[in-house]
Amino acid sequence: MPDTTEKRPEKEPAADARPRRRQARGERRIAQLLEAAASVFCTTGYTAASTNAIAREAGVSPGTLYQFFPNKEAIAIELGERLMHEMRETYSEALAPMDPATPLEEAVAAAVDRFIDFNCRHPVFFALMHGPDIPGRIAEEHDALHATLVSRVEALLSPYLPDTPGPDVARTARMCVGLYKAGLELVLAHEGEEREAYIRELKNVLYRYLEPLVMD
Amino acid sequence: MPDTTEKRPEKEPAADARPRRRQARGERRIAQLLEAAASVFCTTGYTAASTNAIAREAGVSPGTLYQFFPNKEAIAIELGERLMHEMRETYSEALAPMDPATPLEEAVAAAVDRFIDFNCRHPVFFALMHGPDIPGRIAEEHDALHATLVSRVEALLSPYLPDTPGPDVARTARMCVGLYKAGLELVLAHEGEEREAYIRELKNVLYRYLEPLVMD
Amino acid sequence: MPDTTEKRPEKEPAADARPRRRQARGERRIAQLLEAAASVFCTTGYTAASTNAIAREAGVSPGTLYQFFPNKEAIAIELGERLMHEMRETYSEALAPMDPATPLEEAVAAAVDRFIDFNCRHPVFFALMHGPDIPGRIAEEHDALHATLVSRVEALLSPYLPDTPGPDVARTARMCVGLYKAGLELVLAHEGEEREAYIRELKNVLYRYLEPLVMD
Amino acid sequence: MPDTTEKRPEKEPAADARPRRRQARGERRIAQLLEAAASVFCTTGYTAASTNAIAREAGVSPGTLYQFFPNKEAIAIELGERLMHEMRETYSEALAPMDPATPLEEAVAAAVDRFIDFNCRHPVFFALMHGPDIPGRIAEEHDALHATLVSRVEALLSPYLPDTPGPDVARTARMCVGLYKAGLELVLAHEGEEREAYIRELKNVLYRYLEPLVMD
DNA sequence: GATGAATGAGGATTCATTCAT
DNA sequence: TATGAATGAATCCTCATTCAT
Repeated sequence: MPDTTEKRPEKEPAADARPRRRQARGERRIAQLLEAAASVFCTTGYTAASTNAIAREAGVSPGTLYQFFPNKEAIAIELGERLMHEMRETYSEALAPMDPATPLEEAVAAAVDRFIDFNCRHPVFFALMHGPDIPGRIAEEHDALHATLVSRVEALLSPYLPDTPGPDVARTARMCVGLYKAGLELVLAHEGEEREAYIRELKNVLYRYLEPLVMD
Repeated sequence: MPDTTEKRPEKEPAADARPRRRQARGERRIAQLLEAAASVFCTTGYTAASTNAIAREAGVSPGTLYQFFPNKEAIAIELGERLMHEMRETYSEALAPMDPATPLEEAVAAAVDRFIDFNCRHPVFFALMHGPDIPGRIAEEHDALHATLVSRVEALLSPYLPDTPGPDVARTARMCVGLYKAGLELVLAHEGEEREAYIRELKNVLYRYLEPLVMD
Repeated sequence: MPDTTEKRPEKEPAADARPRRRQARGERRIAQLLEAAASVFCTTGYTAASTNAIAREAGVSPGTLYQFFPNKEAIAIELGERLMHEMRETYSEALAPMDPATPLEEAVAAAVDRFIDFNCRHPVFFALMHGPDIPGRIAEEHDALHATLVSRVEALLSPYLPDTPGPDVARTARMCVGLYKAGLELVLAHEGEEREAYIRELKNVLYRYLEPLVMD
Repeated sequence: MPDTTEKRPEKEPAADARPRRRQARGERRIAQLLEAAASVFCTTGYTAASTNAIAREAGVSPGTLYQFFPNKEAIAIELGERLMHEMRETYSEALAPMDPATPLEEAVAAAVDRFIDFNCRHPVFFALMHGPDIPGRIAEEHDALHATLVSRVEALLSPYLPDTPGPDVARTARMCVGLYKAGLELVLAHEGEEREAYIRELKNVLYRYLEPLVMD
């Protein structure tokens, strides 16, 4: 989708016969560049990442990068959008409304497992969403994603907290997301058995935090 | 103190009693500059902060800034050190070994209150410790601080967890610090009554997380 | 005189007899591209015009453009040549030696009308001939065209100024061309009745300038 | 006046004791840079002029240039403003309301002489005001200057054309300015005696154009 | 010490031009 | 031929840092 030219009337990948051929190489390049960007963002953060470094990492010239992205911000945005999309696609289930009969502990564990899995496979996600220096447009993306997350958690929580006032549920959801991020940081910082231990701790934290709130 | 290089053979290898006596004006300048830096780091993050912006914020010329700090990194390091120092000075009590008879809930609440208070008065602290792009030396500072924090929490926790193996206590301590940071972010993001609510939630989180671990 | 490229050793130094036979499609492409170039040059001027923009305006890819023109300059040159050619073809009459009995006022009016008509239909002409930044080769083209214009005006004027020395006639011709351009700019900058008024003024200027010179 | 910093509360050169010293070198640099810019603009036009080329011409580093001008456009604007200012200062007389008894021919000759003198000493003026590619802000400057010129000519003309309707006077003034520019171009393109000849012709053009309009 | 000017390497971005398909 | 991707030098501009006063 990123395109230098102004007009890009198509968005869905169907029913456009012409601009196909170009996307053969192009689409691959875009993926390549996004991957490179992910790697560089992870290492240096958004602000300190240079487009030249991204191009180099992708093994192309700076000009090529700019054939697909109008500027540095757009790379981050596209990356964020793709991650967000994949997150929604693949893990909508992780936060899908569950059978209220599901024990809370199980629900929490399942959600954490899926998210951890996602985040371990996409470490940029965390990196991108954390820079204190990310420019406006990306922050918006981030906020949108965060809001989605929070509201999903809210929806997930609601059945368990039928008597809690709305604002409190919202606050609790925000806490959960925040706690998850904190745990994620620790999980990502460790490996092997220690990582597993942190995952268990994270589940504990969330479960114990929520447990007193739910009704029996 | 501002010094990037580790070893600097010192002009006069003996009797460095003099350089200690920075003039009154000098100290004030440094404080001024660090304050400005804190403000700028908070707004833009470390990487995006320019030394010229810091100088301007401090109301001095760039040259003056470099009369007191050899480079940008040194500013952040000195800032971190001072914050850390103040933290230790003023709040050693917050994590001081307490009377083991103190109920856990109370201990947690007291610690959280003091830290929150500190962090609300020094928002840079949080900002500095979060850039994914902070260069090596600062990260070390950060890590040192973090390690201190963790070990203090560990010490605080120990009396409550006499039967827990060391590594587990360490992990728990790290979790606590991480959770605290997550809560802090939310606390700082809100004001007034909502902020208080988040503080309560944070205490809940920590207390509920730790409670099952303590022996009665 | 301004020139970006100093020396350009010419691709094929010999025997370029073949490239003359451009295919039908090719001719159409060229026309298309020149039209697009005219449009872009008008809007942004020569220097600021990008070959990519021209290709886009023409609805073709940059590669295609370079199949017909070796470089950007060549486009402007070809455009200039064609304009010049059309000018000669269609309006040689405008400056054709006239019946010396034709009153000067009438002759001036006729010439102005034809030129204005031409220039209104080809606004690039004016645009191309005005950039202070057009590179050497185009300037040469321009100069050639300008010289042609001047000498035609000179020829036109001669019958009216039989006693004036050659250099003076030349100077007068150059003045006429310059005045015409000045008027043209104003004419192009206005529309409708106001445009007509400027055309009248331009005729007045030229006529009054020349009138005292002619013998009765 | 050009200044990187946001706040520049002073505009008039009086009553500011502090920022004086800096302007010693600074003001000289600015003049130096503007001179260099003038030279480069003359040679290559605005668009093709590179800031690095200007800096090089001025014998300073690119960074220095940007210490005094926020961007390329600002250089042209400042240059334009200074020229405009000098034009107003020094030559307000050239277009000052004259004694209506002054013969038209004399008035025209005087005005032309002064303007030609000014323009010969500041060839950029012409160059700057002519690029078809100058960006918005400069065009505004240019238009402002042009409008000033036109209205001054209008004021100058009015006494001579008491019975001509306003719009016609305006149009005539615009014609005069246009004709002047056309003549100027020819004047600048020649030297010595030939230049003088063109100046005479220009005066003739204007005088003959206006003469029939004035009342006796 | 303080100031503001000076530096120059580096970063984002553009664009004429070439190349593989 | 046409296409769109690829190139890389060149541009504009920034910023950490140094220097003269």
